[in-house]
This record gives sequence, C-alpha cells and structure tokens, in this order.
Amino acid sequence: MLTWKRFRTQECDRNGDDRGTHQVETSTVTLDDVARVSGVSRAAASRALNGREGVRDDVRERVRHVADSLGYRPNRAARNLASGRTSVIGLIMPSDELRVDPYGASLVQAVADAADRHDEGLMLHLAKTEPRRAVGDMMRDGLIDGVIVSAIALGSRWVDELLDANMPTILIGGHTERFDVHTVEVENATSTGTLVEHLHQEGCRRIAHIRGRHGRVDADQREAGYRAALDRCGLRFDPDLVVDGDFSRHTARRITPDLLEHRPDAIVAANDETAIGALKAIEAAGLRVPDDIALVGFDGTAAIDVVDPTLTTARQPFDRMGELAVSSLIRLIAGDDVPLQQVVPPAIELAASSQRTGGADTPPHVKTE
Amino acid sequence: MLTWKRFRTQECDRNGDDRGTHQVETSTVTLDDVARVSGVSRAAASRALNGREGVRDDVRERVRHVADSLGYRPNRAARNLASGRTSVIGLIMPSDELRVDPYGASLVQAVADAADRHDEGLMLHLAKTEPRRAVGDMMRDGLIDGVIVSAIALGSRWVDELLDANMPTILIGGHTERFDVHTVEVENATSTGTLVEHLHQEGCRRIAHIRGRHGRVDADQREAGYRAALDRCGLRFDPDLVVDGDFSRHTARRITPDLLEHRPDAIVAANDETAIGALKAIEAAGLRVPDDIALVGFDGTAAIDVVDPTLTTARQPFDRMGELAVSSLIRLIAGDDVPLQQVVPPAIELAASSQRTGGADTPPHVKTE
DNA sequence: CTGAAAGCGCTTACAG
DNA sequence: CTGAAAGCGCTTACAG
Repeated sequence: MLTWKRFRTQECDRNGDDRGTHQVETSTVTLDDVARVSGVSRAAASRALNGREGVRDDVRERVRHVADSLGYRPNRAARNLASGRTSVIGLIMPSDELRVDPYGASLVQAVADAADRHDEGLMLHLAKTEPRRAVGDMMRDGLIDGVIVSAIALGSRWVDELLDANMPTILIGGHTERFDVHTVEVENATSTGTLVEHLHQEGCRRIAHIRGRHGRVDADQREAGYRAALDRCGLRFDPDLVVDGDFSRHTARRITPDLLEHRPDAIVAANDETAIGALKAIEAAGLRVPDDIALVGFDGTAAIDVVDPTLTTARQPFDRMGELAVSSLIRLIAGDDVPLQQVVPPAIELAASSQRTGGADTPPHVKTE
Repeated sequence: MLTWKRFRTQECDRNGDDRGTHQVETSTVTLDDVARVSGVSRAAASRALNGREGVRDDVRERVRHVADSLGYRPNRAARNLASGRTSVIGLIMPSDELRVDPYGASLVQAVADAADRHDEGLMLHLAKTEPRRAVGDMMRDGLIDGVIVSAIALGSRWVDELLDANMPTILIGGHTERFDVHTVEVENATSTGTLVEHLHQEGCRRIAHIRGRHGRVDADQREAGYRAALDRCGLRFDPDLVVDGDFSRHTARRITPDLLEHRPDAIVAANDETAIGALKAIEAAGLRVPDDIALVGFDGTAAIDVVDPTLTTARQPFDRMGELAVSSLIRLIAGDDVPLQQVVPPAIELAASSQRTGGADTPPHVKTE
C-alpha cells in the first residue's frame, strides 16, 4: 500500500537565516499518475473519478481502484481553476454574534457538520461592518461557490448588499421581509402560539411576552404568534404585558422587574437568553418559577440545560437547518431549483419552568414535534 | 470607474428542467488585462502587484493604479496552483467544543478576526473522531497552507496524528506535554497563584480548588499554581479541598455540595464554567458569595458578565492569542523561525465574587495585567 | 466509449 | 529591470 504525501520543506533552522526558502515539493500523486497506471488518458481518468458518463464500467472500476491504492487526491486549486467550482462554501455571520448568544455557536456547528457531510469546505467569515465587500471579494477571488448567511443581527440593508454581490446565497434564520431571498428558518409564530396554549392549559391567565429586538422579523413573528394564541385561548391582549427586549439576557434581566409590577403569572420570552435573564429577575424578586410565574423560552441552546428549573422551550432544529441550508445551497450552485422559503418546525420541549404542580393534564416531560 | 464582476448564470427557472446548465462566465478582470492596459508583461505586472523586487518604481505605481481602477482581484485558485500557496489557513476544533463552552466561541472569533486582519481565508473544520484524515486531506487537496488547532478537548494522540500530517501547525491553548510543538497559550500557573493570593488577602484561609479535567495539562498547571501559592501564603495544602471537575458547569454543580462539607471559605475554580456551576451549588446550599465563600474563575468568557455576583477571573487575552497564532502560523508557512512556546498572561479581573466586605485593602475594581 | 488538445489565471526561473 | 515561456493539475468541448 503506497502512500505518497505532499511534503513540505520546513526550513525552520535555528539560525533563522534561511527565510524565504519556502518550497513546496509537490510530490503528490497526480491525475496523470492515476491515468498512466490505469492505462487510460487523463481525460478518461477524470471522467471516471468524477462519475461523469461516457466511461466503460470496467474502466471506471479500474481507475477508481488505482486512485485508491495510490492515495490520489485531486488538487482542489487545479480543479477549481479548470472547472470554476471550488467545493467550498462560505458562512457569514456578524462578528460578535458567535460569542454573545449560544444560538450563534449552535448554528455554526450545525452548518459546519452539514458541510462536512457534503464534502464541502467551509470558509468562515465573521463580518464586521461592510459585508458586501468581503463577500464579493471571496467570490471574485474564486474562493467559494456560494454563501450561507446568518443574518441574525442584521438589518435588511446588509441583506440587500449581499444579494447584490450576485452569488448563490441562503439566508439561515432569515430575518428579512424580502420575498426573493432563499431562506431556511424556524417556524416562529405557530410554535410560540403552542407555548402560549400550553401555559393557558397550565392555568395561567396573565401571560406576558418579552419581545425580541425591535425591527427583527422573527421577533415580530413570535409576538404575532403570541397574540393569535391569546385570542384562541380567549384571553384579552394587555399591552402592559408586552415589553421590548432584544434577545439578550442582560436586557431581559433589566426590564423584567418592571414587567413584574403588572403581575403576570407567565412569561413567554422571545428566546432562551431572554428567559434566563427573566428568571434571574424573578428569583431576585423573591418569586418562584413556575408556581408564581411560569416561564418559557425559544431556541433550545445549550444554556438552558444548566438552568434551574429546566426551561420549557421551542428547540430549533439546528442540525436540520444546517443540512437544509447546505444542501439547498449546493443545488442553487448547480443551477437547480430550490424553494424560496424553507420553514422548519421547532420541537416544543416541556420542562419544569412551565409545569405547575396540580396545573395541567399534561404529562411531565412531553416532547411535541 | 469601471467595475467588472464575475457573473454567474443562475438558471433557476421555474420549470426546473434546466439543471446542469451551471455556467460561470468568468468575465473577470484578469492579470492579462492589467498587464495589457499597463503596457507591461504579465510577469512584470505580477511582480509589481506582489511587491516582489525587480520592478521600477514608476512601473509598479502604474500597474497598481491600473489594477485598482480595473477592480482587479487575483484569482486565488490560479495563484495557488502556480505558487503552491493558498492564503487560507485552517482552524480545527472538536465539534462540540464550540457549543458547550463559550471559551470555544471566543477562540473562534479571535482567530477569525486575526485571519481577516492578515488577509488570510479561514477554513473551519469541526473535527469528529479521526482528525488526521481530515486535516491531511485538506492539506493534500491544496486547500490550506497551515492549520491552527484548538486542542482543548484533545488527548495527545490527536496531537500526534496531526503533527504526522506534516503541515505547519500551531496549537492554540496548547494542552500537550510535547516540547516540539508550536503553541500559543495562556499562562496558567502563576495567574492562578495570583488569584489564590488575592483570596488570601481577602482573609480566606480554607481555599479550595475545583480542578479541570484529569489528564489535561492546563488543569495540572492551574492546580500547580494553586498549590505553590498556598505555600507562599503559608497555608497548608489540604487534599480534601481539591476535587476533580472537568471544566463543565454541570459537573461543578454536581460535585460542589460534597466539597462544601469541608467548609472552604473560598473556591478557586479551574474555569468560569466551573465557577458558575459552583456558584449555583453554593446558592442552593443557602450560602452567600463572597461573604460565606469567595469564588474565582478562569477564562473571562462572556458567560461571567451575567452572573450575579460578577465573577473574579483571569481573563484570557483571546484577541492577542488569535493574533499571535495567526501571525506565527504565517511565519511558519513562510519558513521563518517561530518560538516554540508562546505564553501570554491573562488579565486578572477582580469582581464582586471574591471581594469581601471589610476584607481587603484592594480597591473594588482593579484590573491587573 | 475514448484520447489529443486547449485552456483555466497565475507565478517563476531563465535569458536578456 | 523586463519579457517570453513553461508549467501548476485539472476539466471539457471536440473529434474520432
């Protein structure tokens, strides 16, 4: 079993006077080698390996076998240069989003895993201010074939600029009102409604809502779901029970005390971070969750696993969203048809924070899809 | 002002019967264009643009100007193929590390920002099981020039396999005892000692330590620093006051109650997550921080900002580490000399969790570098 | 089904 | 200092 290796001369000598001697001796197995050993032309070998038609089965077999035993790996740069495809996709996300909310980290992980499954490289770009330039550059540089954008913290201007860059784009967790953008996102309204109905079943009658950031579509959708569900439950909408958060724990912690003045018996938080902030405020006020105030979140990030009591939430199907985003992008790049809006349902996970002793007829730990 | 754009034919027609028509009309500005317009050869243009010597200054000027006004961007694939360099570096990290501990997210952000500053692309690879294959592949595929590895959750076998892949590698947050590996890491021992001394000054006499994961070098170093500082403070080492955690919040929450049996008046947690877990346990036991038990962490991740009381910690200089890792890797790739071990000090940040009323002569919010 | 040939856009010795 | 030329490793019409 032969194993060639690309060998890099690392002239890191201790004298340090050898700089610049960087030489890459590319003694790699090349398509030529595979073709020669297989006794076919380079063209045929290429077709065989890439699953193109127009190769006899036994030839394809042979070439593949030879490639395997030689440890052949196609040079991506060469393939890219010749074909115009890179097999690398970009992931763009506002720079600090990753750090601030576990949501960002979960998303990156899901997309990275999905890219890996599809054998696509993933270029991560944490954007600062001017997205279009960076993305346009990546594209024109021939580094990536398309891009997945986590627009979480973005205004629509960002999105517009991205789309102008004129490259296959999927918005993940899409927060734009544009209808001409390919998005993969979680269902917001109905799911939030389900949580409200659950609280209603638990006996809650003054159900409050801490909204997400003003101007964000997902925040609006979740509020809309909340309102619609109140209606269905026959509860009156009370403006005093809805306050503006911004998806952050910190803000929730700060604004919840005021909300408590209006004596809600439940709080629907726009996301988990908000719920956790609210929880702290509730505890600080000497109230108990869920008996004094029931609490639900949204996202299902890792953060909720360590909260006490455990948090009822709508868990985003990160893996599925990542998979959908990557596979859709690949199809987009190939020129295939892809539905514009792909909405996936979260999993409603009931936990201690919303289940009252003697409240419901719901069993203690139901997972509803 | 001309602006060429690579234009991609997106034949996403509604009938969907046009698949496979993916065509990239590369009507990009090419080096040839720049050369022609500048009135020089392609070779000269290349040298001018890449800052190579052997070009008259006025020519260089002219070429650069032309390139600018044409909106020229070198095709990375072509450059790569010709030069063997990709200007892309890899970042490898265990798959779930990113999600579990905010440390991972902070690190990714720091490295991504640094790569951006150096105009290097960043390929993210969240590794599952068999690191070498993936990394070796990336390398041989010609996708990256070198790799930064966050070895946080890794055993030395992982590291060994990586180094066998024979590519420029920097271990960030290096947790190996091998001495032949380039690492960039935070100073662990002395910094932990400083925290212990601070607690001693606050009047604590029974200072406990919740270790990081068994077998990890950084955990060992922090414990060593703890022990050495006890000595300096004239405190006796008490084995009952040292317990094995694993850097996770969850485990700390679980094991702290037992530790409390031994009545410590302070706890030095191996990292912030551990400290937060301990904090919860302390609260659950009806004790107060810092007056009953003072508490310090390590890392300075975003998580501590929302803890109440705010957590004293040794804040890792993530940005600096990212910068150091990226710039060192670039030098490594270029064949330049790079110090093997680069250790940077954390910033000791005193906060409420360790500052007792009437305890110290330390001012309330000192930042010590 | 198969191969010879051109070409993707750049870099880099090598001569001048 | 400058240019002509070869070559990086692949893919893809185009003929057979």
